Amino acid sequence: MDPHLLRTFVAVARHGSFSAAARELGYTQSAVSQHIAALESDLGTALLGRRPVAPTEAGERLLEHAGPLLLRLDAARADIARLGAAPSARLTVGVSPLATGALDRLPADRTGLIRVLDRAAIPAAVSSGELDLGLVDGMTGPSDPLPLPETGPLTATVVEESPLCVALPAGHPLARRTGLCLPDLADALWIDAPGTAVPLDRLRAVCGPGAYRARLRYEGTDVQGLLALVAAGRGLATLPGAAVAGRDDVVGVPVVAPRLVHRVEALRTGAGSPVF
Amino acid sequence: MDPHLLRTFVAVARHGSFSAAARELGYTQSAVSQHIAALESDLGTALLGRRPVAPTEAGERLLEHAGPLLLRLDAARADIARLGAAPSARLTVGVSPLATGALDRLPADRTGLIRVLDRAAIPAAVSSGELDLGLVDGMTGPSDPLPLPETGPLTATVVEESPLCVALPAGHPLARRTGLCLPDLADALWIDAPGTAVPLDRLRAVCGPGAYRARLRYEGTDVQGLLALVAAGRGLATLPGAAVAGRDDVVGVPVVAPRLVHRVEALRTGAGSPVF
DNA sequence: TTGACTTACGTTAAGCGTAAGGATA
DNA sequence: TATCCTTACGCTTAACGTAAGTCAA
Repeated sequence: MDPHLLRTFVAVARHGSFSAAARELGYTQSAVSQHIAALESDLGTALLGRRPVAPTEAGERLLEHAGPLLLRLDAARADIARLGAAPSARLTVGVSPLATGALDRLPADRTGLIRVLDRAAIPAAVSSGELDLGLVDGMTGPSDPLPLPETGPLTATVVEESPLCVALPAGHPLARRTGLCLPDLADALWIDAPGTAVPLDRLRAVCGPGAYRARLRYEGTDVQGLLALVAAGRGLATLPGAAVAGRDDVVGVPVVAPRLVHRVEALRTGAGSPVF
Repeated sequence: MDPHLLRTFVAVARHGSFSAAARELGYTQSAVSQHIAALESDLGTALLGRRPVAPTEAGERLLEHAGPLLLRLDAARADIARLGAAPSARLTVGVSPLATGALDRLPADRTGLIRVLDRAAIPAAVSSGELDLGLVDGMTGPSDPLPLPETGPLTATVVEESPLCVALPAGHPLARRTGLCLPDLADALWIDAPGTAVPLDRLRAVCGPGAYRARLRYEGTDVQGLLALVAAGRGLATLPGAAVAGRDDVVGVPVVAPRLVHRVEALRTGAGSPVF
């Protein structure tokens, strides 16, 4: 299972074509064919159906492993490269949309570039050295680390913590409560806004695989847009308390059960100099 | 970064010797030397000091990556091999010492071999197919999954949950309390019994990097032996409530803050047939 | 001198491209 | 027939072992 072969395999699976993968990787079609043949003979199973080119069951399974594997391989190389290189004077920082509130804590004189990225992309980017620092937000139990995809040894530091709230339209019957029980809202109408609010599947992961069905999906990263939808009664969303402040048409009611918090963590490799 | 080279590298680092690694891997000493040279030239850094043979800083860093990487590689291969092979009629089950209480829930007619293993070894063994099922115990927040080393896509199912208790000698001033606050005990005398009780570093991870200093280390997996030490006033330990029952010289006082539970989870690969 | 790593070199095998060979729509 | 994958074949290069070389204790 040579990494080159794996890389070729994922490229073929992604393109659904040997020739397209060959173009991407700078190989000939023939070489790609030989790569796949080598992998299949090594593992003793067909990995791709041809015509159309699509992963078999075993191929799907291999894809699940290959991604993280190649990511870690790159992370390892980057990690070692960083040891030799002089630390850049000005840091490149990646932030998930709901973590931008923590940006003002960065040392102004040492921050060179700020990139807003998807929550899920940040750990990998820090591992690979694309970012010197990552600021990710997420939801967890009060004493637990954020569940991040493992891409290598990263150090996480808590930067900010705010109570988790459910955003409700001002007139909503529950809006005058002082605390809410999330499982009671499992059958409510939710907006799935994975880029902006806490993703619904994360809600399900923490509160048990209950309903939390989405009636609407919101793909932006703009909090005000989402809150406008909430105000219009299109559905509920869970957000950090701070994000809901300053509007009179939306009320944020703290979640009291299960005990959950919204938290921002700073991610860096062991090699980076501490900032937080 | 060919996996073969990485494998050779970790073998050399482990043995502290090129020749010993060569013997283990079935290569000649020369081949091992060439492997290391290839890795070092690829990464552009020295990875091992010679005479004595010991990893450099970059080498240490690489070792941190290489272990998980090779583990996942094996897991991927095993995962796919399992797809083809007929599922074994009788399961091989791995259990961490404090999870043995959940063994009686296993279907008697389908369980063939039970192995008690270190908590940390179980996820890898399930991933690699050595085990059909793993039962691991651990401590977390009430709504969070157990933090397990990632070795591949595993499915975790909660099997048992019991309140987390601090074991105190019966006469201890705190023994009559109905609940304890862990941070208040940060400066107490602890026994570090990573195989039997909740490891102290885990305590620090969850409660903040406070003290929780070990006065004594206990390396067995026998709960009664540990409780005898606690009874003798040699130190405290955190255990699931159930483990403390049935002794009159030790009292288990539930931890009420932070909110933590002791939990047993069943681990299996997607390929395995569900048991829990 | 001896034990242990490195280097030189010849052999073997693996990897890649060119080009011809199927298979499918 | 056109497209796309596979196979055959030759070239190049990388991998390994043998054996000689180097270095430190």
